[in-house]
Amino acid sequence: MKAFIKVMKALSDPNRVKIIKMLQHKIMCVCELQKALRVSQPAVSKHLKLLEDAGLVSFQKDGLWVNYHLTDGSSSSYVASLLGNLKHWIEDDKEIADLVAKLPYIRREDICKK
Amino acid sequence: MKAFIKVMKALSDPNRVKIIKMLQHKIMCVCELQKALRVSQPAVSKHLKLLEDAGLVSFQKDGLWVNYHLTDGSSSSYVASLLGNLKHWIEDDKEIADLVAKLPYIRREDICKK
DNA sequence: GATTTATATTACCATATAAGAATATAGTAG
DNA sequence: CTACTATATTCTTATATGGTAATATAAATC
Repeated sequence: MKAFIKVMKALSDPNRVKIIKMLQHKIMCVCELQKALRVSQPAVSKHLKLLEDAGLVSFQKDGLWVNYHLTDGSSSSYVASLLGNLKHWIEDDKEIADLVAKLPYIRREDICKK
Repeated sequence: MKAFIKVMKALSDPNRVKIIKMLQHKIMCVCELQKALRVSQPAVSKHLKLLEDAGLVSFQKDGLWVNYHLTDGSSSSYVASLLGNLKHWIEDDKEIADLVAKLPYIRREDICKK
């Protein structure tokens, strides 16, 4: 039950849902997500930690960058099911559509200094 | 997006998830749900209101009793999908199993005075 | 080793949430 | 209308949550 609640709570915040929807399109680093969401960097890191604890996202380090991606949902049947369904859920939402449309122009090379 | 978040938040509380799982087995009134959850009556009413606002449950009045039941999920595709999936999700959870096992013995005639 | 940079953690604040106590409402019975 | 009962609403309180600012960490470069 606790694990299920954790997943539901993870999906109960607009910014976290936006992160999921963006990661459906490409692997992203923290600064790219920050640019897209327009919140502070610590806020993004905290959202990512929550999503990771819920088994929804995972990451791979690449030098200074930390690349986040969706998991395969292997932590539980509902995580797999939710991640699958989220590919089409709220796909027509304007906020999401606008965000996804901007994705190609959000590139770490333009955002980070190095 | 707001509607989706509302549904996820509704499913982010253990007592509300328990209500959903119980209503999968039978239509229940507030006092029965209260007896099962062991929280105050106002707490149950408030949880039910949240679930109703999310489109997950609905009710029918029968005299003094208010009978709550799951909706058909027609408010949105994700509500339908979630209600469907929740029939098997966390079905093996001990808390849920114990609760469901007690259901046959939770009858309004034994709880209410009239 | 010192500096820089991307990310994580901590500390703090404002708001949201869940709970019970008290009260209001609605329906039934007398 | 009065009394009673099941449920809803309001009020208050404790805790959870999401945000930023400040700081720490880790990896790369010099």
